[in-house]
Amino acid sequence: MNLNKKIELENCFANNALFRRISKDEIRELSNIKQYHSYNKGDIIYNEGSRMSGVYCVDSGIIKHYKTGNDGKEQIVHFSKNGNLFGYRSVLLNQTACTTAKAIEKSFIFFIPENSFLDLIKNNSDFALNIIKLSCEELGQANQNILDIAQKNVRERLAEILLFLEDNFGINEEGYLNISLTREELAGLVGTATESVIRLLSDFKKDGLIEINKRKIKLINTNAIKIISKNF
Amino acid sequence: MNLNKKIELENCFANNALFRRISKDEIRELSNIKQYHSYNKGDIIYNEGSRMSGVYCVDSGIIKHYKTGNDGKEQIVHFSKNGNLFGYRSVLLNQTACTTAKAIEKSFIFFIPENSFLDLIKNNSDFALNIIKLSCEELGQANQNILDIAQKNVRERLAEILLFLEDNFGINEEGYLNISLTREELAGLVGTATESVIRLLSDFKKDGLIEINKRKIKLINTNAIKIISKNF
DNA sequence: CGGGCAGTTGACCCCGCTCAAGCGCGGTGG
DNA sequence: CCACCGCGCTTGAGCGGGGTCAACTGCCCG
Repeated sequence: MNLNKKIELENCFANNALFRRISKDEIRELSNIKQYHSYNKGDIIYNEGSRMSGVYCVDSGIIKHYKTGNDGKEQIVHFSKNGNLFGYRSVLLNQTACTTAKAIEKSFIFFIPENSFLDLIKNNSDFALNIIKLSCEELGQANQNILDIAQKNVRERLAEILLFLEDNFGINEEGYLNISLTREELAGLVGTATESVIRLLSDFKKDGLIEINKRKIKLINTNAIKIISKNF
Repeated sequence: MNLNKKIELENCFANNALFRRISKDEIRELSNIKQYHSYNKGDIIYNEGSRMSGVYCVDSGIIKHYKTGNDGKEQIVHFSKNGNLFGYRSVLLNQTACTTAKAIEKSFIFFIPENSFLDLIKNNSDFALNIIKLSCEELGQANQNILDIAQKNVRERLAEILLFLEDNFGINEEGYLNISLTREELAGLVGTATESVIRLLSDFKKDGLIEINKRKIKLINTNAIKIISKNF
């Protein structure tokens, strides 16, 4: 734990809406006890069902949160990127993790021990309110997700997911999505079979809606995709 | 607003885990400003997309929370029963309601204005923590729901829903579920077509798993239903 | 008695899942 | 350096779960 890392944490927190109202003292307190870890692509931060001893805050990278069905198929329910907090649900409810968290690219993550996190919530009502808002936002997204999976067909859902990915992770200078998922992961996000994702992506490409370069996807005709997604 | 109602509110709060740690003063404050409303079966408390001016706490009755798909089909994402708080998501995020709330039976509900609710959160860290836990619980359920709808077939999901209803609402002296849903509502909960629910209920009945009397359902062979639901 | 709504049943058929085979490519070891 | 292996990706064929449509019944209520 060197000074450099401590500064990074303070930066992360200072730039993070979640931590905006916490005092310098509180940040210093957090800085003294937090840990900084790096994870490689594919590394698991924690498994569904494991007991948690603290919460995590992403400094850089992308984390996928998924549940595993009875047949072993992954259902991705959420992503975390820089500035995002995760793992708080299990800590607050004192339950085991209800999802597995896995890095889908090289990621750097802060770990905040349970007690420090809970103290911060108890002593700082602004922070508590931010955590409430955070979980409420995730709840709203989850409810929307339920509606989509229950009522939209796979084509519509895939279109929606592509728009979501562009919205949430942005595009690089060449126009490609700033997130790289395997076809299987896309399927696990859409809630369908890998082959269906492949066929539909191929359709979208044929219709000039997207460009595909290996795992990199570029949205060409966003309007048409929006219409397909049926989100108004 | 008579004294009777005030006492009811205090009882409701006193018996409610959510409000357990709030002081007598705070309860009195709430009692002075709260409103008490009754809703008949089918009455809408608020519509998806409407702006909220406070939160609701169920005294008695059952509220269904659903989103409406593009084709008008309802997807039920949650129920509220006595002691449950709802509407807090929109108030906290200052967003319009993301679901419609409708009474499925005669219900009595307290209304707590936005400001009182927010003040309580800011001034009482125990209450804030309870709200956090509440939304975290709903989030966990929503994630499980996503997995189920994405990966289980209709038969498995219907079995799971029946068990959930028994668990959550209990049974009356005759063994029937303490919640009465139309086939269409059941379909909107399972995420399928009404006809599919009807056929599967009929199958379950034929196999001696359940008894049906109009809208009343009795679970006979809970173990077999649990096996069908594939929840271990 | 008639209208309307919830429930039921049958017929049809299509979306999308599954299985199988083949391809491309990067890594590894001989 | 090449051969091989394995994994991710792709494509085709087949079929079955379940959605849709239509018709009918029963029941409530005006």
